[in-house]
Amino acid sequence: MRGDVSRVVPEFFDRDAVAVAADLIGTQLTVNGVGGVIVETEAYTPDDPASHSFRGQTPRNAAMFGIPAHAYVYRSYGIHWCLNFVCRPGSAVLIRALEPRVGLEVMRERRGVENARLLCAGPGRLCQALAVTADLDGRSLDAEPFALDFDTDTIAVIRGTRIGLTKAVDMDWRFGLQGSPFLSRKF
DNA sequence: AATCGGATACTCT
DNA sequence: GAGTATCCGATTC
Repeated sequence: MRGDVSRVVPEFFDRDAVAVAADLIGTQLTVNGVGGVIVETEAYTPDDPASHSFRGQTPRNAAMFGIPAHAYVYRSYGIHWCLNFVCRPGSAVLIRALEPRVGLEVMRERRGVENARLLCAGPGRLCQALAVTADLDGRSLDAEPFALDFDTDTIAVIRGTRIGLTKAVDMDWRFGLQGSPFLSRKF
C-alpha cells in the first residue's frame, strides 16, 4: 500500500473506490478471527451501470449509501453471499478473493473442501469460508467481528477488467496481487 | 462448455 | 403478476 495513505479505517475508505480497491490488495481481513490476505478486488461507483447503486437506493443496497468503512453484504444469484466494503456513498469495493492465512481448518469445515486454493477464490466462496451473511450487512469495518490489518510493504498489484458483467465491461476496475495462486480467475 | 439453483430487482402488462 | 437479468459456484457433460 502507498505510504501516504491513512491506515485509520474510517479515513482509508473515505476515498475514491478505485483507489481503495487498489490499496486493499495485501490487506489482511479477518471475521471473528478467520480470514487472510486480500488478493483480488473490484470497484463499483454510483455512475457505473454495473453497480447496484446505479439505479438508486433499495432495501437491499441501503448499506451502500451509508457512511464509509461499513460492510455491504448482498445475496447473489439467490445462493451466494458477496462482501463489499463501502467507500463514499454509492461506492463500494467487492472482495473477490483471499489468500487463506488464519483459521484454515475452520474454513475447510465451512467450505467442505481441503484444497487451500479453493477456500476463498471467489466472492461467494470467501463469504462461506468466513461465515459472512446478511447479519453483517451495514456493520462497521472498524469493530468486531471485522479486523483489518493494512499492508505496509510495496507489492505488485495488477489490474484488469471486471468479471461477470454485461455493462461497463471495459472498465479496468479489477485489482489483484500479481502471481498469487489464490485469485478467482487469471487476469 | 453447459446447466441449474432460486433471492432481489427491474420491466413490462 | 409474469418474464428476464443478475458483481457466482458446483456439478455434470
